[in-house]
Amino acid sequence: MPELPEVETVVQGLRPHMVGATIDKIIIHRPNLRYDFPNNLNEISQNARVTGIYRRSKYILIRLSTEWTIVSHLGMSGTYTIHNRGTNAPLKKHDHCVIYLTNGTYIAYNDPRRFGFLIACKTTEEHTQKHLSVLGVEPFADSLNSTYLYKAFQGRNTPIKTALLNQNIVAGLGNIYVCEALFKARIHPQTPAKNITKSKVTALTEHILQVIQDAICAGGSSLRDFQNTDGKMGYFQHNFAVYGRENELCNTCKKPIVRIQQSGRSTFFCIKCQKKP
DNA sequence: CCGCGGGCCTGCGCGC
DNA sequence: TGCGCGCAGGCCCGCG
Repeated sequence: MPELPEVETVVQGLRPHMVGATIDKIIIHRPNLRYDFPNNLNEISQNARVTGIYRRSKYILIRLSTEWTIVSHLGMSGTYTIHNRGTNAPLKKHDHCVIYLTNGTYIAYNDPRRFGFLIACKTTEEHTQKHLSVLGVEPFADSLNSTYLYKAFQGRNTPIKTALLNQNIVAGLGNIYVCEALFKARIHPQTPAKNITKSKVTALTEHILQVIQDAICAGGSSLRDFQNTDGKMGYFQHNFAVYGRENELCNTCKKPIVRIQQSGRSTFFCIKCQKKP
């Protein structure tokens, strides 16, 4: 699933079903995903009330009345789906973990590739938690501004595409929205980060926010179907400007979109609209 | 500290 | 129809 907009959509879908509810039990169907499930998972969650569900970058934080937080990541293929006991089909292949609420609702975590995970930490220790402590600024935070980004790029020789995928700089961007934001800001993805001009950084800052906001709106529009979705929701219904459009024509200049590899990942861009500086 | 490449997994779509 | 290949939205780790 997961870049920030999709995780945000999942969080918004889980909230009305889970916040305020009490967990009956959590059943796991294998010892681990990317990491082992916590040993104390049931100890911290049994009869616990869900006090809130939050997103930080691409992580889902489920806070419990026991002062523990479940930290979950969807990896590449993780999905949460909501069901009602008795009315829904039995578990599906790759439903590795199921959260049963006392009100009869249960939430299944499904993840074919198992790059996702579900771990736990004390709520007071969220900001020292290994994954969360190193994250950069959220795209929605005031602190993501051109001054911050420009400074972060200084001294970095790495291509701007790679820098934007670095979660320690901006948290939550993934391959799709990085490609899209670079296109909108008309920046060549191979440009060394330190060479991006201040005015380009300003444009990039705006387009990052816009691309993320648009995607959340699109995801939100399919929220009403959340209970019945396979978790993919409207993800592939987005009309991307460049992502996944190799050899198709750029909407702006009608040149074919190009695909290259950067750090082992595909980058899509328009050689005419995104010129090297 | 920085930057790269490999590894973790399954499933899908494509060409032969 | 079946098979092998390349590809997929992420992240961690180890190396130079």
